[in-house]
Amino acid sequence: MMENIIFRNFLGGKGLKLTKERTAVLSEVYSFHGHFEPEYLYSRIKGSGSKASRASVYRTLSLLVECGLVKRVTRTDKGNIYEHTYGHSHHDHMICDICGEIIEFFSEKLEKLQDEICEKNSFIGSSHALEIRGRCKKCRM
Amino acid sequence: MMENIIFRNFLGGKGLKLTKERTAVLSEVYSFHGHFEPEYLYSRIKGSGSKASRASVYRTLSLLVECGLVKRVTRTDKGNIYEHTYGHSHHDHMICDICGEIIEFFSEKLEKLQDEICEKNSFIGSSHALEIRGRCKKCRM
DNA sequence: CTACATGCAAATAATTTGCATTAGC
DNA sequence: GCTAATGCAAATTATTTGCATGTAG
Repeated sequence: MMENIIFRNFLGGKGLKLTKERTAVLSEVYSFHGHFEPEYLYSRIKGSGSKASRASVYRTLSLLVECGLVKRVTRTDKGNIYEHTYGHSHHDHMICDICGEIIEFFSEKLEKLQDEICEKNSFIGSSHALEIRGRCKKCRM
Repeated sequence: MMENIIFRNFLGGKGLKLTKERTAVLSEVYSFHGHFEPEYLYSRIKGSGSKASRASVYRTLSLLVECGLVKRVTRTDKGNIYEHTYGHSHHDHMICDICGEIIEFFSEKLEKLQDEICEKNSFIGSSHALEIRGRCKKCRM
């Protein structure tokens, strides 16, 4: 579990502690593949026998985003949606307006395009997120 | 003001009414060029001598998004950021992580890329939003 | 006239925070 | 042991909603 080492180092470097709760959140985040909301993560943790309060889930999630192990995918009207990143290569998302399904894709051309666009605007791009909205295969009608 | 006509038609078609408050919100939205938060819009309306409660600002904003006269640009931790769209061609955004500045850009290549990607995934894309994050010219260091 | 819209204040709901207690290092 | 982390419940904050009253068509 490379992610545990990454997290430990990150915390250590800032004088923070690797607690049971933080470990529980991290391992739960990496126990499945897909997108999640904080509340869903919280319920999985409770169901898994570990313990961590909602507050700790939120606090830990912030740390995980800060150290790059988790990424905020998008924000719905309800709240944030996250995904873990380690072992995941960079990708973007298509979101179905009908059923809400989130489909991942990767485009080499898009990566190059970002560099081009940044150069043209004297901007130093560090990351990008392309979100395409529409109808997925199932909801095509 | 084409946008007034568009809004009037939209409302009429749904049996809704064009009230003073809705007119005030629309004209305030179109009175300046740039991105805004609901609260900022509300304060501008109050300052301009028109009247519309915060509730009406929110309610009207939803209608304007629904009829396409306003678009939600992004969502910060605080809340939504909007922009008006009429007379504005489609574009995407670069957001500076340091100062928060939002820079607009347009890329023909990106438009084509969306179609390509959708085709490849049997997705019917209706819109996209590319958000590039990094450092703007001023904050480049 | 008769829906529909308004303003207000109360309700929501996700996230954050203060604080007394517990636990890494 | 010292400092940071936890759980809880209360606080925050953007947005929504119920309701009595006002108004556009």
